[in-house]
Amino acid sequence: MQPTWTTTSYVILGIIELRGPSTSYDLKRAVGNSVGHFWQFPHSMLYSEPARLATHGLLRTEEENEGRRRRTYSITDKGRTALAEWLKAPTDDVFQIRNVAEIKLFFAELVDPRYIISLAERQAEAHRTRLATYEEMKEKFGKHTHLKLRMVPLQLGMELERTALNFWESLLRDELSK
Amino acid sequence: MQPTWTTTSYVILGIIELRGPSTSYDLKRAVGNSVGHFWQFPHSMLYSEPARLATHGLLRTEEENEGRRRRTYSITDKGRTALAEWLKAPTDDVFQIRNVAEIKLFFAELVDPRYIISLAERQAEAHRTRLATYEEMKEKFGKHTHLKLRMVPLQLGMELERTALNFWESLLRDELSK
DNA sequence: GGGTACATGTAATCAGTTACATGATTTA
DNA sequence: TAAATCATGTAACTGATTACATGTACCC
Repeated sequence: MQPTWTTTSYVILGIIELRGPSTSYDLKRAVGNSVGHFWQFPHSMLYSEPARLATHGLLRTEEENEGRRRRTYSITDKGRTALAEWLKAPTDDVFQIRNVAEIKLFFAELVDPRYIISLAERQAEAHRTRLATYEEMKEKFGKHTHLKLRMVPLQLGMELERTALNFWESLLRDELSK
Repeated sequence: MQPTWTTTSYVILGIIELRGPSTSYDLKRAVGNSVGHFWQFPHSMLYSEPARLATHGLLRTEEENEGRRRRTYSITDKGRTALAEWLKAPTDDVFQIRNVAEIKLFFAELVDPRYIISLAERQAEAHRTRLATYEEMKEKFGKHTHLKLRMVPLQLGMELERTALNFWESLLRDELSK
């Protein structure tokens, strides 16, 4: 029986389709500075999941037979078809956010306000850092016209970061002026 | 040995601390129209997790002894302390977003543009719906001054939704005018 | 030549999810 | 009174995470 493929499965198929045959480590790097920003998972899944995809014929495996026996995965026609079908189906699913800071904020009334202030400070700082990372990425990859399309989701990422940054900063202003 | 408590554990502790002794179903409703928007989990966890918290003394259980034997959980001092400590510690963790649509967009070059258009349409619509829900919540709870504080995170939620909505709408405009 | 960072992988565990099941209330 | 919906719970499974482990390359 077919397992149900997860978003993570498709991310892996997609990356391999874009960049050709890849090892788990190649995937790690590729994910790290692209989709990894809106779909996180530990690198160990980049070893287990391709293996699973391969046993069902969506990927093909080639193993080095000397040295480290690195495995290189390539996409098969079956894999390509599955990926395309998934890509063509629009989703109503809106992003899921998992925001620890926001939960702490929700329970703010249970602790002294100064803890909320330091929370807000740290959050603002963290968002600034992220934003800087994104800006660097844009700078670095944005000039390659063939990558233009892939910059589009990055744009959303940046805007969300900016929104969050504004939120925490204005919270600080309001809080401190009370 | 103490298990490590997850954010979900603290969400449960927090809700019970805010509203007093609660059954799993009470928690379900309470979570549903508050923290549930930035920390999702299935209702079955509202049965298993309080049980786990109770075996470690952070919650106390009372079981009805007739009828359905509903279990009511109350927070203990130990639970309250654990919660407070967690709340007081600021996080550098910035929200994690899991956005299937954004991944499909990232792989856009692999499919015909019309699929991206319908993706964007559906996403815009979905965000509009969410935004409407949030606005209703604000309307409904915003007038109770004692709930004012709890509306703050909702504000961030709304702003993030608006940002996303703008993003998809402007994508549609650009795409269609090409 | 020793330290540190990168590269590569496995294994155990568990949080989280899905699926199922049934009792009580409301509504048509 | 049937059907639908709300309320309440359990059990099995597995994707995801954590932790461990070791090889290779570079650099000070």
